[in-house]
Amino acid sequence: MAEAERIQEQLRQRLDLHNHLPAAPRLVAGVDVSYDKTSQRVTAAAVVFDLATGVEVESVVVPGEVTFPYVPGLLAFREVPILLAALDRLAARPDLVVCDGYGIAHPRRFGLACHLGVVTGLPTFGVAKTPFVAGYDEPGECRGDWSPLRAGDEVLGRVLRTQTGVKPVFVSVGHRTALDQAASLTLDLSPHYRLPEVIRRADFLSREALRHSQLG
DNA sequence: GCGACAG
DNA sequence: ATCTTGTCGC
Repeated sequence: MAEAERIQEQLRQRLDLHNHLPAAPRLVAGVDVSYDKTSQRVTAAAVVFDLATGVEVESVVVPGEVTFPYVPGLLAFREVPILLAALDRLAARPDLVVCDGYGIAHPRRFGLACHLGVVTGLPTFGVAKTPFVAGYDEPGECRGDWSPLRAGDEVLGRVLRTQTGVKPVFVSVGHRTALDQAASLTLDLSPHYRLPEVIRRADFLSREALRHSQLG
């Protein structure tokens, strides 16, 4: 556990906070993991959308087992292995990977999105559903309204309202991505629901695969 | 010291 | 994450 934190600190030195995203990234991937209630079985899904056409171009689902426990601040050690397996099976090389969780808005500034980004070399950012570290003021009621996620002097992310009258999401950069663009893309990727379509789709596929593997 | 705590 | 029905509202 202390070992994991040490690895985290080490990987963090390879984190690149400069933007390497195309102005209009085309292939955007979304990843998510689903867990079985009574075993260590899990499934991960990776989905790729072509933003130019708005069409889903690829999706893969990978079964596996988790060994690392859930510990707030160490989520990456639980999910990154199987997420890597899923990304490796993707034929396309996405321009960006959107993660379910936090990036830099993390106790040691190295959340899941940072970890996955450093390990793959791909631009990443995280979209989380609940607050973790850092404080914030409630953003306005309308879609697009936002407020900064902050801890002391530093701005760690953005609390973004993706749909009017719906709870906001928490966006933070992972690797090789700028916050402005991450927030802008999150809004673009969420035209109808609170969460980005790629995340919703990955969530659905991983969940469905887990269900099917439990029955059939 | 006591809670709180992404998924 | 996962366990879970109905229900209020557009």
